[in-house]
Amino acid sequence: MQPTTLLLSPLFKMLNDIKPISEALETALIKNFKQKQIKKGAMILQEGNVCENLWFLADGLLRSFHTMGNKEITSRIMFTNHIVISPGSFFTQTPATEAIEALTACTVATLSFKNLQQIYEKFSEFNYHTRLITEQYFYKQEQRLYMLRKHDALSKYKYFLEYYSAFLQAIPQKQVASFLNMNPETLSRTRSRFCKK
Amino acid sequence: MQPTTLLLSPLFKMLNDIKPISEALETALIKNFKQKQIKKGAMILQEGNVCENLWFLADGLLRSFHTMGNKEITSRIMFTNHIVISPGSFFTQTPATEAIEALTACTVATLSFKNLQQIYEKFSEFNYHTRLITEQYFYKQEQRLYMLRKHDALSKYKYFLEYYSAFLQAIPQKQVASFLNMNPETLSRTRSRFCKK
DNA sequence: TTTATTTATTGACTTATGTCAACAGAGTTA
DNA sequence: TAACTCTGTTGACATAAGTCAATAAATAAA
Repeated sequence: MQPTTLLLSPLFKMLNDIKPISEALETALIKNFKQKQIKKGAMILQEGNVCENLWFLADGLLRSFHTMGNKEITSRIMFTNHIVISPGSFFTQTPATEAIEALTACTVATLSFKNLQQIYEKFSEFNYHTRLITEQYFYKQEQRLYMLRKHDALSKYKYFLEYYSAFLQAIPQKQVASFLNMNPETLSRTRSRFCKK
Repeated sequence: MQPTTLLLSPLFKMLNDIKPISEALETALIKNFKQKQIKKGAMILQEGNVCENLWFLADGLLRSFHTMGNKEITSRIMFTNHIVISPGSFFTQTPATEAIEALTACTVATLSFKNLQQIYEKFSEFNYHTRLITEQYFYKQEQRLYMLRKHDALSKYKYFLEYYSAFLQAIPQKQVASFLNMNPETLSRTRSRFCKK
């Protein structure tokens, strides 16, 4: 196996689990995905730029955020084996309202919007896979939306512990706080109260 | 034109705008969609039931909500010419964590999950259309998520006025309040403060 | 290593929103 | 019409979270 193939094998597993893909499609994907190393702290997408690439995150942690006044609000935290885009910007090829930053050093495979469209044209059956994947991301996001509703600081922190605890150390607390829609001070107090119990 | 055809014409316009659909597919859709009248206040989906249908809302207003303790939280408000499902439940055919209720009398065309799958099998090109539609709903939901973050009562109310003002009279304020993640009392006060300015 | 910056913790205080309760209108039913 | 129910408004008060500021701890830079 070539390096990129190895990198993409979890992606192919995901695709084949949906419905086995042809060798030709696999080859086309391998050919069009480009491997990249991202340094910790680097921005793979800037607010205002068009999200021209889709990233398959083979290893590492990313976060998306947007600025609100002078504060940064973390909107998503994305981890290994996830497909990463800025949805509004990628789908419509218009400027993004959010930025994407590497929380750790990352290994990614990128696929440009343009090349993806070419793959769709050649392999129309690929629409089936991506429809199902988009559906998945759609309803998972819906669940995350519930978390933000009507929960006090403690419940939100518990939610975070449940789903993101593995990454707790890699993510600065101020970013966790903005992800949970609270101030860093509030998160700090919530944590200390939580531990004393 | 038959009644159902007329009802579905905005849907066909949406589909044809994405990419013209074949007559055979159009016929299959017309055949499988069933027209229905929904009375105001009726529940088209109950919490705990599987969302077995997709609804094309030809006329009227729907809301989805889930119960939290003894309160109802409105999660979405859906209006004419929208495709309505409970995403997590419909896509995975598992019990819904939310209910869907008619805010006004509605005219809908329903398509069952089972029949939709048959259409996908016969017309694989339909995956292209629904992929794009799912993408659209995905990033629109993302935008709504921003609204819930870091906004005070007034900004949220202004957001509502901007996007939903046409339906303001049709939606009870207590449901607007829960949609904006605030108490009815807070919304009432916000409105009166807003008007005095 | 030392110095400088950023991040996290803790305290004192403010404020927006939630809670509880009383009342007023609108709509429904008898 | 009157009685009832539900929704919305307003007031008094409680409380969770935000704000500002002072340290402390952790990172990064020199």
